[in-house]
This record gives sequence, structure tokens and C-alpha cells, in this order.
Amino acid sequence: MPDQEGEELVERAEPGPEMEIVHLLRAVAVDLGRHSTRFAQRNGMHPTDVRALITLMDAARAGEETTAGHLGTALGLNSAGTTALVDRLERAGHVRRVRDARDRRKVTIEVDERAVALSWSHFGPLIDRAVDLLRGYDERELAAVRGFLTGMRKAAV
Amino acid sequence: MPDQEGEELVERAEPGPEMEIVHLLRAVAVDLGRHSTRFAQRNGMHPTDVRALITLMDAARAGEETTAGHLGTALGLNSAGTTALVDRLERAGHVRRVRDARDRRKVTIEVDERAVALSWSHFGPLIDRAVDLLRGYDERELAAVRGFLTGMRKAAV
DNA sequence: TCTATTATCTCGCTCAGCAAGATTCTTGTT
DNA sequence: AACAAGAATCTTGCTGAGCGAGATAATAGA
Repeated sequence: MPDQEGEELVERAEPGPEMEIVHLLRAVAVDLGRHSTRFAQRNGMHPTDVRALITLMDAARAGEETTAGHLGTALGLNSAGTTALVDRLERAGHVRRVRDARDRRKVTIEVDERAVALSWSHFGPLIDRAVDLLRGYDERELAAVRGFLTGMRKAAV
Repeated sequence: MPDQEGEELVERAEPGPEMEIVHLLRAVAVDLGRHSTRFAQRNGMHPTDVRALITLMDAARAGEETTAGHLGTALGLNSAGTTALVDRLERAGHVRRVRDARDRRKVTIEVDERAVALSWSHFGPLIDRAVDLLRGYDERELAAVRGFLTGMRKAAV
């Protein structure tokens, strides 16, 4: 057995234009993560806190209320961790706890307007840049990007 | 002032084919993160441990040695955290500490072959799927994907 | 009303990561 | 050669995010 198997494993998929893009996608994921982390650190928050704000804003954009339990489930936290998370965010003034009037066991979490504005000031330019880039694309190019990303989502499940 | 400013902020960028793709990219980043997290949890590791393994394997693929200090810097850990990280990985048998022969202060970290194989068994299918997807694209479509991802990397700095 | 269930919170704990400093080795100076 | 300065890693003691178990409060069904 003259072959070295160790190297073989690492280089299994031969490099090519496809592998370059695979690495590029991974790099983008890492960079976006860093971009979020920077936002967190600048505002004295933790990565989980940012994920929470984004989750809350997404729900708000879709016109849905988010309860504490909902939020915890979305972030993969148990109830104790969720309480601590909401405590942190509330203490920092980023969210408000509001008792649900219909079911008084529930606590819906509302994002403070200033936290929304703060988020936009950080993520807005990134989004604007993305939209700019994509405006230069024709329908087939857009379909290619959409298809690749959609395919990767399905594969990553 | 009859307008409600709160809604305006959230909906600032008008929805369209571009925004759909922006959200898609973000979703992919989240899903890839979850995919890593699942790998971590299945093998009793923490997210940082997985990031460390990937960093180490990337360096190995590029033919570079990685010292403890290098690794810590790449992950944004201080020296104490780095020592703890390498302790965990070594205890789990995923890496080996090897004293550098030239500069005996340095400790280079080597990834165990079984950890490499384990990583491939989890991330390989995802990579294969990506390559499959991209093989169906012509040069202009590949350029579109590459251009979008590259642009987003630059914007996320 | 009484019980089962649901939603959140409290308490005590574990462990990743930090700050400060100790240890070990290298390099430049005298 | 010996010593000082600096570099790379490790040790110690601590903070705080998140977990498990169980308490509390509110709803829904019999």
C-alpha cells in the first residue's frame, strides 16, 4: 500500500471552479457571522442576543407576535436560558416584556424602536450593497444565484 | 406628521427579487451554522471546537503548520481559552500537541486522522451536493454566483 | 370546582472564555 | 558565557451563558 491515505481524504473532492465556489460560500457564511459578532461586541451584546433581535424583527416584519417560549425555541434555548436572555435584552433596553392580554401566562417580546434603528444602521449598508449587486444581474443570473442558495439550504438540513 | 415611522424602518428596502435573495443568503448562513452545530453536538463538541477543526484542516490543506497561538488568534480566543480548547480537543482524541523541534516554545497542533474522516463524513455530502449543483451551470451562471458571493464577502468586512 | 396542561420564572450548577501572571524557551547584548 | 528582554504557552481564579429540576401562575377540560 504505497499510497498515503491521509492526504487523500483531505483532497477527496478535486479542486476546480466548483470547489472554489464551495469555499467561497463557506467564507461568506463565516464573514457574515463575524459581521454579526462585531455588531454584538460594539453594543455590549452576545451573539445569542443578536440572533434574538433578528428573530424578533423577522417575526415583526411578518406581522407575528413572538412570545418568550417562541423565541427560546427558535434559538434552541431552554426556558431558563430564555428567561436569562430576555432579562439581558430588557435590561439593555432593547426589548420590552408585555403580558398577553388574552392568555396571561404568555409574555410577548417587543423590540424597542431604538434597537430596530441600531440594527438597521449596522445591517442596512450590507443589505443595500447586496441589492446593488443583484440589480446588475439579468433573470438567468438571478435564477442561478437563487437556485444555488436554495439547493444549499436543502442540503444543509 | 401622519406617518408611522416604526414600520417604515423595518420595511425600508422594498421587497423584490433582490430582497428575496438577500434573505435567502442569510438563511443559508444560518442553516450552515446549524449544520455545524449538529455535527458538534453529535460528537460531544462545542461550536468553537468545530471551528477549530475546520481551521486546522484548512491550514493542513494549504500545507501550513498551525501553532496553538495561531489557532487562538484565528478563533479570537486569548491564550487561556486557547489552552483550554486544545485540552478539550486533545482529551477527545481529535488533535495531538507536538512540540516544535526548531522553536521549543511553540506547540503545533495536528489533527488526528479519525477526526478528519469524521469531519468528511459529515461535511462531505454537503460539499458533494454543492459541486453537483454547480456542475449544471454554464460559465456565465458560475460567474454570477461567484460575483455575488465575492461581493458579499467584501461588503461584510 | 378540581385536575391536567401550558408558559414562564427561580435556583443551583457546569463549563467556555477572560485577565493576570507564572513558566519555558529563544535571541540579542555585553 | 551569562544575562536581560521578549515570545509562546500554560496555570489560577473568576465571570457569566446556558442547562436541569422544580416552583409559580394562568388556562382548559371534566
